[in-house]
Amino acid sequence: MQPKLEDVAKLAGVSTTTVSRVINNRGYLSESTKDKVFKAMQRLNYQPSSAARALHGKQFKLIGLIFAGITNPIIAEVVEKIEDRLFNRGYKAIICNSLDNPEKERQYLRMLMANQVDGIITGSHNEGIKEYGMTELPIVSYDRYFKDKIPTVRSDNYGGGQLAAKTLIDKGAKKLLLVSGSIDVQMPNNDRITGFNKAVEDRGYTPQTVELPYNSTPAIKRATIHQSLLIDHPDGIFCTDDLTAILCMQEAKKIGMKIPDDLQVIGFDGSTNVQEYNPELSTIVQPLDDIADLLVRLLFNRLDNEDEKLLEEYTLPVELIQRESVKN
Amino acid sequence: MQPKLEDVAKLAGVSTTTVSRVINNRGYLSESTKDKVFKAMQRLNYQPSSAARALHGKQFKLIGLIFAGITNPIIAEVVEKIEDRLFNRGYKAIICNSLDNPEKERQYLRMLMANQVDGIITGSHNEGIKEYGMTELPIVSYDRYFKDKIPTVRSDNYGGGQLAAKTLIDKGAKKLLLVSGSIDVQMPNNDRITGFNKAVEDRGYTPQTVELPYNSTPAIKRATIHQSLLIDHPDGIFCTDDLTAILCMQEAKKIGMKIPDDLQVIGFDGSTNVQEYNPELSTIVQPLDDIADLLVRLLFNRLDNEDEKLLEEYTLPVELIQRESVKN
DNA sequence: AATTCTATGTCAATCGTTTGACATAAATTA
DNA sequence: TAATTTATGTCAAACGATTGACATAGAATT
Repeated sequence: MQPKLEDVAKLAGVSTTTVSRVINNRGYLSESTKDKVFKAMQRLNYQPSSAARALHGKQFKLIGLIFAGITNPIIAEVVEKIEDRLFNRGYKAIICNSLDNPEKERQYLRMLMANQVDGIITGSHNEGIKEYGMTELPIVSYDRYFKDKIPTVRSDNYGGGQLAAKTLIDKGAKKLLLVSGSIDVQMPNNDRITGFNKAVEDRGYTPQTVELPYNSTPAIKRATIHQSLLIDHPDGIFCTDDLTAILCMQEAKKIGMKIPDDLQVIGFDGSTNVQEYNPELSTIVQPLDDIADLLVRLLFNRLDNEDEKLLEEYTLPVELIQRESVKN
Repeated sequence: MQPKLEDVAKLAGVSTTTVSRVINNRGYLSESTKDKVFKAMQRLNYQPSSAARALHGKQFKLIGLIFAGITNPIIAEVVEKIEDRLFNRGYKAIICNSLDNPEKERQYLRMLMANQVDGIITGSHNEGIKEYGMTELPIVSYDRYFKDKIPTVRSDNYGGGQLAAKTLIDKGAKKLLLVSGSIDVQMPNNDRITGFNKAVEDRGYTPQTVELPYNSTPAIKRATIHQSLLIDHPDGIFCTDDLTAILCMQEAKKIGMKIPDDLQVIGFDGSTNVQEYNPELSTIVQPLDDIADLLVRLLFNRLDNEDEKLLEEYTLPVELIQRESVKN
């Protein structure tokens, strides 16, 4: 059995109340007592029962992270960064992969709300999951839109789309193609698209668009892209995510197009992984460190002091990383 | 405030004991009572406080997952699969990224041991972290060696190494190069290496080896590989992981080597992600579904009935997926 | 009609920690 | 010296659910 508070008290030769005081740092305490208690705690390898503590409204030190899945490199990276920051504050992260299954997401939300976690960071789909509105848990979201008072942190998707368009055109592209995931108002994708289209049209061009349904397999995506390359003959492509951009480059090469001479490509996200293993790809990079920092900061803000007024949206600047897939 | 058991009882018009009986399915219960109670629970959106339950030795329904990090695609995939299986059993996963930091891993272990989780699945480094031996928590491990009674699940690393060697040689490779991560006895890497070397030597060849220190950046890895390609002139490479294999192929192409004509490459792991976005790469595939299944099954075995004798090691068969990076 | 099951209720202790109320005494300050 | 601050202790009531002991009464079985 785990040692309990009483055991610590006994070993330290003080009362249980005193031990509790030391742990919670309340009331008057002498250094020597604190020392004795800490030493006893160490010797016994004591850890207060978070169950018992939680019963008194203390924090569980647990945060729920709801994301679609962690096999997407950009999500894996955000989640990893968030987890690390939570750890530094003494919190642990429960990983909830919705896998694009609303039912799973809903169930997870209920489980989290029960009374397990102190807060939630969500970056998942949530097509009108009413449970989000049903809780008083502090929630912050990454890159998703909520009507209610849930603050959202995201990259400047619109600006990133514009930047991509501007860059491609400046580098001489004339036949522009936009390859996007599902076009859905709730999704960040949307801003990337509108930003891109706006900037393209402003410069007097008309962009072609290829929409890849959200749940299509890479094989289908490849085929669709392949087709489009042959038909539309683009010389500049913007993809709303890096993975799609990789497919574009690969398919282009297959049909003998040279990058960047025949075709320039810009992606979006800039996860470390993609950058390291696809060094050719130019991309609009999300500031993941800042995003993770801000998400966690906002969450703890709501956790610690209820009254501070938070903004509804925090938009962080993106950056173009220029690699071989665009001309110099 | 969350509704409590008492509120449910009141609404259902029964005693708190009865509600508890319904929840825990103990004693005699009529269908009609169960119905009333479940309806009341639903209406109130009631969830029993897991804190209160945990005080009575009930499960927290929480499992700790300790891994190095989730940005490695193969780990992301295992973790995601494990999480899904835990979810199906009503459990949640705490994600603990050690980030190759023994101190962080140790701290996480302590936190988990405290009394938060019901069990642990670890796939991390654990260079002699004594805490693993200090707990009675059920633990199972993925691909790591422990002395004690912690069961290990892993792919047939040795056999995979052999298979890679056999394949390369059968396809006509004569100058074999092994590119590996750190050679460390505790690591699965090691078996892949020895399996490969054994099979190569059995066939009368002598393999060259390049060791890439564990924490070197991709840039350094690239340079090392580049160097070796120029000096050793291999015509067959086995990498102990897919990511390294990707680097090899890219560097080879840079110096004008044709794959698979001049150089054949086989990797290891076979994560969905790598297969989808690097379709050229042949690789030894780990049976991730089986691995996740087994890990979770073993864990629950230990969770549910203490007495069943588990094996110390479970080795699952691997498979070669042959793509363009080896000759037909 | 007697016995056993089934279905529910009451009551209270328990899990490990927190916390408030109150007491005491030594150390410090006015 | 008196008043205050500091440092600890004792005691007991929470927190929310579980569970065992025991009671009661209708239903089903013998």
